[in-house]
Amino acid sequence: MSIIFSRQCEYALQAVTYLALKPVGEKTSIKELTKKLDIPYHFLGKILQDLAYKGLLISQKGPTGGFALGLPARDITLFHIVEAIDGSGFMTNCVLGFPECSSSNPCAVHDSWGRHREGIYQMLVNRNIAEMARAMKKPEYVAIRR
Amino acid sequence: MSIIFSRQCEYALQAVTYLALKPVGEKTSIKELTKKLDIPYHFLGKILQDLAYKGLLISQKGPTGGFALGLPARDITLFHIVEAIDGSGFMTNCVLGFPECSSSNPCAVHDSWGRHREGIYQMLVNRNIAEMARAMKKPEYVAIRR
DNA sequence: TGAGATTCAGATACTTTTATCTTAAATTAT
DNA sequence: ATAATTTAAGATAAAAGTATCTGAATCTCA
Repeated sequence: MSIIFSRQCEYALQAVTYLALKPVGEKTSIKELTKKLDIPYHFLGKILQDLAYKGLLISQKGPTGGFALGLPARDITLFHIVEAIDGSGFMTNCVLGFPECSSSNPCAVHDSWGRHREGIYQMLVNRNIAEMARAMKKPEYVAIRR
Repeated sequence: MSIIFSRQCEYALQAVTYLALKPVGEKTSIKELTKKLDIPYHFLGKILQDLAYKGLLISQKGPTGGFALGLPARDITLFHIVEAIDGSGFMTNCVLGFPECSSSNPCAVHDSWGRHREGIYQMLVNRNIAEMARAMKKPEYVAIRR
């Protein structure tokens, strides 16, 4: 199975986007997130914990506690999330896994992939969570989950 | 960790490229491949078996046996290998994993990713194993392994 | 025909990722 | 204070991916 980002990373992106739909500063519990987004409770807990540790979210315990964005939604890019969870290894390794592939000894798709990779990088850097949330703020978004 | 293709797929691409460096029809044993490419013996065996079953390679048992390309090198594209091992799910799923993302209800990077994905697809379809082999046929290629 | 070399196939083990369980710590409200 | 609710943290389990082991089947060549 080809994938780009880990499942953890996908969950993180979904959760952070959901938080961006909420009024600024409002806390959202794991329970609500896990229910609306259909993500395993404790697994999501660990992911959010991680993002909170890295400053992308803030957390609070107790009743009325939960998670909220640690920065304005428009200051959190997709790349921030991806880098926090998956790292940025996809920016450096040969996409086909050839160990000897490098700019001085390139495989046949080295340059081509370099351009695509850069484009994907720009896509991640130039899109923020506010935009993600806006795109998702549709009837279908809420309707699909239950 | 972000990845594009599975390790199996990377091994497959490397092995098939190596076979393309050989004279047409010459069989190469797993032993040689595993030694030159530093890929686990039995793991590679299963992968090649799989590719042979799917017609991309031919195999022969016994002394002087081994594996060879099942088609002319220039008729085997990267996509043939990727599709055989990893499938083509990356062509259809939302790159960020949003379950409700579709062309009628796109996430904020849906169209952007669509263009990148198409570019990557073209890269895989337009490059064949002969080209891969040519790019790798350099002193460094042999020197790095042992 | 028999020995050796090789792929084939199934079982097993290891590793990483994903998911769950349990208890502790913190916070809120009664 | 106490109870209830929530995150924090560590241990454990399940699943998927990667790797190894063993024996069978097949082929070549002496």
